[in-house]
Amino acid sequence: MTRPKFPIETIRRLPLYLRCFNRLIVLGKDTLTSKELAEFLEVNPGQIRKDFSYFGDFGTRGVGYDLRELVKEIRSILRMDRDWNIAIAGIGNIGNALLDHINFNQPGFRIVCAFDQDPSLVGTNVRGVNVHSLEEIEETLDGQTVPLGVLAVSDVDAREVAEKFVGGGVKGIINITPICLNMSEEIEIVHMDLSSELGRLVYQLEND
Amino acid sequence: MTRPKFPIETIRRLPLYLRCFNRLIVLGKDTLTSKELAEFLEVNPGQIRKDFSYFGDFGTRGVGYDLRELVKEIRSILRMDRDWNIAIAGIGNIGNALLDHINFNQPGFRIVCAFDQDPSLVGTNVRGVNVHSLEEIEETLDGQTVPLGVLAVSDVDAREVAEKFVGGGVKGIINITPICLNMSEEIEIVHMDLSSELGRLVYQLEND
DNA sequence: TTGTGTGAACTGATTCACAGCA
DNA sequence: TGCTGTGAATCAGTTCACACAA
Repeated sequence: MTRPKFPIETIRRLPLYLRCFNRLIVLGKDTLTSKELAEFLEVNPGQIRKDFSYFGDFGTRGVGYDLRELVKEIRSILRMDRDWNIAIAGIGNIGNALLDHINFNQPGFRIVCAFDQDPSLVGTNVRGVNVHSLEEIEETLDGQTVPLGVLAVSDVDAREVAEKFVGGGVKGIINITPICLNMSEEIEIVHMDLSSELGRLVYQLEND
Repeated sequence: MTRPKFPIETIRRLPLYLRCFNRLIVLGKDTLTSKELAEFLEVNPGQIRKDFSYFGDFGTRGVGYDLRELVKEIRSILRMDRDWNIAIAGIGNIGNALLDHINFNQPGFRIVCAFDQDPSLVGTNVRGVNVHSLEEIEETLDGQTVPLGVLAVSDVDAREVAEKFVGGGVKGIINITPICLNMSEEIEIVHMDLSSELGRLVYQLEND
């Protein structure tokens, strides 16, 4: 890796910036100042400049940033210059919603296979994606390159399915279950937990 | 507020702890050491002790923490000693999944009304919850106490619906759309954005 | 002993203020 | 003059190490 390390919080903001840029480009805008973007996103303009400064010198003093250059740079930092295959396990309510959302609203990411424990789903095709049984995870993933997995199975299956993902070559997991996975060091886990967020929201309401 | 302010990151961990405790209590466990919990959740035992120390003196040196006392305390900090009514807007794929998940797997939280723009859904009842049109948000919420809203509508409607939530008395919003809301100061927003998490995951994979 | 409770050191992120370039 | 780029100051969270209670 020749590129310098960015703060992880900066990385998490980049997709938000990107979406904003794309909308502005469509509207015919070419350049953008940190102040403008800060107003859109309700953040501190200094933070925006600091974030962009990690890229190198992209701005022009007195003018602002070139939108198209920013887009190009961010896409390259986020490795959106290639396609990312994703496996999903659990296509109940949430799994289905995510399958749909990722394949139709997340350019650069593509769910290529799905797994579920329900025998009536196995063998079917859900919006272009074949559904296999949970037992077939490793053999199905074995031939292809699928570095990402979305874990949306029931609580009891979570740990076992996560292990199978790893056995099939998955390196990073989006964990939608409420279970805390403890996997080996080299597997990256992102835990999206609604109860954490509800808890935080209520606490913030009650404590100004 | 007489209680001291807790770090927000501690608050976000409490629901995770709570779930762990409840499972252990069912298994017949009465006390727990910071080391044991740290192994379950793969975190630093010092962090657990620090988190618990904000509560006051709950542990017994040489023994550990009383599980039931911890549960009681955390439930009180998270204000789970009362019920939290929630409104949801947008009951497409994701909205439906969340409605289900909250009403059947999130004790203490209850979705009491739903809103959607699709006329064929308005007037129906989805798993016990009546669906109204987006225009009816304010009048529907007006009579009842609904401090929380889940925003799962399409991008174009996001801002307008958020404003209607606020008009109906909502104080905190879980924003599932990719749109950055900029609301007035006193409204709390939690933005759950899949693309941020996918971006972060990919970056972590590619940068060790 | 054992495991809590906590000040002190550290690490990371945000904010600020201003020098410097177009 | 306007807006970037950035060091310095601040703030928040985590880790460490150890005193001390059961």
